[in-house]
Amino acid sequence: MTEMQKTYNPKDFEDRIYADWVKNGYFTAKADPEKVPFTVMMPPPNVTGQLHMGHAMDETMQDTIVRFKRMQGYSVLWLPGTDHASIATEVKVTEQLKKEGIAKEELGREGFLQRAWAWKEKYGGRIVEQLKKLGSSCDWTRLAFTMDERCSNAVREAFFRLYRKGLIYRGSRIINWCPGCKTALSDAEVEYSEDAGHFWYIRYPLEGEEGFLTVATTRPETMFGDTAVAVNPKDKRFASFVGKNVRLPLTDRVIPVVADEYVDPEFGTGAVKITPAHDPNDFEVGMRHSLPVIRVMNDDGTMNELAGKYAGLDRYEARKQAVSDLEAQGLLVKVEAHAHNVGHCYRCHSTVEPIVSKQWFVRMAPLAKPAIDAVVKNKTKFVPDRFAKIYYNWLENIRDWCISRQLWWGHRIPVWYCADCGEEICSRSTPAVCPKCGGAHLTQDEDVLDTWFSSALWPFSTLGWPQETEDFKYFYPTDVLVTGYDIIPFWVMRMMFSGIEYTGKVPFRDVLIHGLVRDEQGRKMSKSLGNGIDPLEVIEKYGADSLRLALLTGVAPGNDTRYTDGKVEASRNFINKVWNAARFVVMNAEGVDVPALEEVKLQPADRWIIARLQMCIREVTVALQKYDLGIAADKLTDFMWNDFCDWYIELSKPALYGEDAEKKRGALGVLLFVLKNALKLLHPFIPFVTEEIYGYLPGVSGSIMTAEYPRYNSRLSYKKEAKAFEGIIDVIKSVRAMKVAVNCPPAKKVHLFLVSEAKRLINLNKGAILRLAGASEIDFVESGAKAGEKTVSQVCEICQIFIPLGELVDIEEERQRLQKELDRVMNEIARAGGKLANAGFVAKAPKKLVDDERAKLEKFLDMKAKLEKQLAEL
RNA sequence: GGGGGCAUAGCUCAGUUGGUUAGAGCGCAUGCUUCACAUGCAUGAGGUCACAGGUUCGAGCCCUGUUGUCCCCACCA
Repeated sequence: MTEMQKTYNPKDFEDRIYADWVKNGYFTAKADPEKVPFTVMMPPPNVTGQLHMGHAMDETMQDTIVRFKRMQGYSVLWLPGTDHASIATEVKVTEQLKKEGIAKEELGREGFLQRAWAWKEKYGGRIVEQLKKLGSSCDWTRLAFTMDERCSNAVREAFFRLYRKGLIYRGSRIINWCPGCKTALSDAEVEYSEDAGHFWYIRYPLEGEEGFLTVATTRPETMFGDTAVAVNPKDKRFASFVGKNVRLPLTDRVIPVVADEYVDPEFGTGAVKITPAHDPNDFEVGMRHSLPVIRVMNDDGTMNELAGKYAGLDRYEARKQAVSDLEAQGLLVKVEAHAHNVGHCYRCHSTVEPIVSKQWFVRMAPLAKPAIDAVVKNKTKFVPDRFAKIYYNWLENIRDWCISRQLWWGHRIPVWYCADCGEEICSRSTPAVCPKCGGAHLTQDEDVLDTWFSSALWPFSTLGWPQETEDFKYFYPTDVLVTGYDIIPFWVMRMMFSGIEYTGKVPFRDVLIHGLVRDEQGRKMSKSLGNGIDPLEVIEKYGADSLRLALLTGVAPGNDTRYTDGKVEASRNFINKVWNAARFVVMNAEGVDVPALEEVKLQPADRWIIARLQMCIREVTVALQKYDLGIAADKLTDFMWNDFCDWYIELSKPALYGEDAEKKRGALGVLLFVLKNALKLLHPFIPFVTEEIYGYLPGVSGSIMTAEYPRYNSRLSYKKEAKAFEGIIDVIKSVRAMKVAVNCPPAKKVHLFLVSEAKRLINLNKGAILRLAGASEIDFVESGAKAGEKTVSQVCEICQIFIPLGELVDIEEERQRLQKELDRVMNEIARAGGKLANAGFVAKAPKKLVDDERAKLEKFLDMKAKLEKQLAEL
């Protein structure tokens, strides 16, 4: 065994340790009937994506939970995978082709798919490798991909079932159309942002008589699709127009004036052009009034032949020309600047056009209801639960889900059309002939499915559903889903209704929601801002453990967090502390036969640290069970740094450096026991360094990953003794503070005179007090007067301390110091006294609280008396 | 228009079902090259818990309102 380096250096071991874990199969899940399963499905990153801070936090949270559960003895499956990300990947591949001067249409579907698969092969491994750098303990033998055979089967099965139930239908409806990607988008895939636009006021002349109606529009180019002008039925200004016709400018068409509640008389001119093919509201109005639907735009955003002479022009060019023509004809009344929200494609950011189009839809109402109920009935719990509200809000207002995409990369819709009889055939496998007419001329629907259709099946498609595989039976439903709140409407919700619909069970018991990782200034990390920080660079510089811990400390579930280098540095410093504490133990244990804890004759300080450890075990376990990772990390660092390093290691030194071999062995026994347990508690958070240190510990074999998680042991909680020892700590701290107060050099050993009822306790811990407080000797006296004239004094819980410090002591300053302390005590007496004087408190508060308050009051009264005496003696 | 978050120390944030003297990290001040660690040790300063009411024996926490701020959804053509 090599010696531990003076400084923690993660590069020496992180990669090596990860390789060992994989080699030993520690991540591989087994359907072990002796154990309880614990399943987590990794939210699959885009196959061509790169690891960013959001992933890093998401993965760290999952890994921490999963390692905790594995050590607790669960049969853990953390299933990793990637998402084909239909539209995102297709956009990237198309861009790449463009750079090569190739249009995707030239390649054709098959050629394009070949390129896309090649792309996937090239970049699909990248994110997987990056996940490994973080220490993710997921089961790589079960690595899934949304377009692999398993998941694809599940997709066809799911589609088939919904189709047969009539929950999938094809129809012409207004959808969001991206002219850039030339595909339909779901509502969730459209991002709105406020754009500076204009309001054009256009005059529509009455047919066959004088007069006109002025309409206002932000998209004049859609006017070629107008099939009516609408006014509010209660609007007296326009009552006489209803039922008449107007002439549609720039065309030879005549359209009716209709009355509809939808129109807001206060807004614009109070008269609205109705374009059912290009506006969702207009579509509804059109339905109510049986208006024709005239689509005037092509898929690429150019105008079609129904736009007359504007045909072939891009939508914005057509707008420009139409406006100028209207102006020439004197029909343009005015133009106003108008800021309004415009939808953009979430992938290519083109302005989305609402367009009427024939698409496939999932009927949502029947699916949403059970998904809502499941959360209402607590079958699935959101953590924190406020996110349930967001979930409800979405599902209660949901519209049918447009699932067809005019793309090539994705799951092709399993529907065929018979050229002979026109039959529409939905099938799990490619049909050879038409089941209706027997014709062999079948063509498959050209469209692919929304990428979220397959991710919605992730919790069970990855386990082999619809087959009743061993994995599916054992590991489904999953236990917890860990994901960001931004993905609830896209994914969480869809997994919920899908799981319930297809498997009859909720896909996960808990949904742990986390926030976004923001930059130092609180801005969202984004590509366009260029403020993203690459986790891999951070790992390169500080190690994965430091990054992991930094991402979890001070984070509350559901809240956004900021990434700062400072946090990572703080984590690195802590880990270095752990490293050195271990190094201290290991070095001192060299050549020593370290006893097991049971064989050690425990000293008070030993009992104290063991008790603290028990407390820590309990708190950390409880916090982790509630997914309070930030609290757990906080409790742990506090225990490790303050209790173990700053106090116990120092307390152990007299024994370690003393002559008594038995005492030395005993101290080492306790040091090793506590360290070992602390490392186990720390392991889920900082897996690499704890594994590395574990290997250095004497008498330890195997991986810490497979060690049993520490359990709270009430026999080792030593409540009374630990409490008593706190008194010793109080004495040490007081002496230190007293020395500082009079500028006594820390190295100067002082003579302590103590007035105390707890002589036995103090004598037992004399060595500790002398060393840690920097004292030369302790004398018990009846009163402070015995210590001499020039003394500093202090009242502690277990004693009064007097230190003769001669010339260092300024009597007046000392008086002020004691007076300040007395004031503080008086305040406490007033507070506690006031509480106890309150009849309501004494009558209604829990007895323990009242008793505690009485004890406190007594304590402070005692301190008061002592302080007053000391002041008088000065 | 609908929904939600946040407001606690100079900064970044924790604060469990309401119950010790409201905490941490960073920063700041002072002093320490003590043989695990200066990526460290010791000591300390720093808070009317946004504001106004209310419930309660008791409120940072629960309720109502106000202000400020951020986000999501819908969206007036």
